[in-house]
Amino acid sequence: MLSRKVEDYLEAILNIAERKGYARTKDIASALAIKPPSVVEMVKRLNDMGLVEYQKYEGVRLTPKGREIASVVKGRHETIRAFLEIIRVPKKIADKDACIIEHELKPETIGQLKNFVKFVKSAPDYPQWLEHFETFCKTGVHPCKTEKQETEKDS
Amino acid sequence: MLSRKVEDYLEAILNIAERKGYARTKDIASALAIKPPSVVEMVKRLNDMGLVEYQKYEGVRLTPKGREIASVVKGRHETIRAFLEIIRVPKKIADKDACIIEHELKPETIGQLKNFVKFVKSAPDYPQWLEHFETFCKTGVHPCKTEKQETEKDS
DNA sequence: ATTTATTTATAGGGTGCCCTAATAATATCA
DNA sequence: TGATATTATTAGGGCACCCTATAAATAAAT
Repeated sequence: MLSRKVEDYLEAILNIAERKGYARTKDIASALAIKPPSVVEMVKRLNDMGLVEYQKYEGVRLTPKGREIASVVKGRHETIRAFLEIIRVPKKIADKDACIIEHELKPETIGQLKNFVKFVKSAPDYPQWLEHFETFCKTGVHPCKTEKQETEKDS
Repeated sequence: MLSRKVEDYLEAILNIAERKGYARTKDIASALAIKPPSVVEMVKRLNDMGLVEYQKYEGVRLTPKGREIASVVKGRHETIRAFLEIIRVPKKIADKDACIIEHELKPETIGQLKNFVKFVKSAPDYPQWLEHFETFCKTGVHPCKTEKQETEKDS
C-alpha cells in the first residue's frame, strides 16, 4: 500500500511532466507546497521503489510503473472533482478537496463515484433532479415535496 | 487544525463513552486497531489539549470541548456514510471509507454533501433518478438515454 | 572567464504516530 | 488472602515526512 504522500508526489510529477517532459525538484516542491530538501528525500525513496528515475541535478522522470500509478491517482482525482462540482462545491474548493479524499478509498467506493459521475454525464438532458437539487440548496425545500405534501395534506 | 488521528481518537472515545460512560485504553485500542501503548501516549496529548480528562488506570472521559469536536466529526462521518450508501457502496465499505474521507474536507464540501443527503432523504417518493442510477450501475446504460437517443435518431 | 544568482543537495533536527518488551497496577478466583 | 490473569503504563526504538542552515553545482550576466 502506497502512502498518501507517495501518491501526491507521483501525481504532481505526472502533471509537471505532461507539461515539460520531466520534473525539477523546485517544480515538485512548489506544486506540493513544501521545501526542496523534502522533495529530494522523497524522490530518492521513489527512485528506490522503482517509481521514478532520479539523477542528481537532472530532474525526475516517471518509470512505466510510476506513470501507471500516477494515472490511476489522477483519474480518481478527476472523478472526485467532477462529483464535487456536480453537488455544487465551488471549483477551487472541489479541486483541493479532491486532493484530500482521493487517497485510500476502497475500489468499490471509487467505482460507485465513477458510476455516479458517468451516470450524470450520460443523461441525455440536464437532469431534472439536479435542477431540483440546486433549488434545494438555495431554498432548503425539495421542489417535489411542497406540492406533494400539500396534495397529501389536502386529501 | 487537529490531525486526522486526533479526530479519530475523539470519535472513537465518543462512541465508546456512549455505551459505557467512559473509555478504557483497551477499548480505544481495539476500536482503532492499534496497541494500548499508542493509546496511552495519545490520550496524554489529548489531555494536555483539554479535550479529554485522563487519570492513570481510570479510563478517559471527553471534556465539553472534546465532546463538541467529537460530535462534529461523527456528524460528518454519518453524512458521508449516508451519501456512500445512496450511491450504492456496500454498507461495510461505506462505513470504513467514511472514516477515511471524513477528515480535513473544507466546510463547503461537507455542507454540499449534507445538502445532497438531505435532498435525497427529503424527497417525497423514492427518487426516480436513483432508480435510474441503479439501472445504470447494472447495465451501464442510462435509462433515459436509450429511448431519447432512438427518438432523436428516428426523427 | 569571473562574478553573481539560482537551483540542488547534504547534514542534522523535530514531530506525529506506531511498535515491542518489560514493569506496575488492578481485578479475579481459589 | 495469596496466586493468577488481565489491563495499563513506561522505556526505548523506528519510520514517514517535514524543516532550517549550509554547501555544492549549474546557469546567467557582466
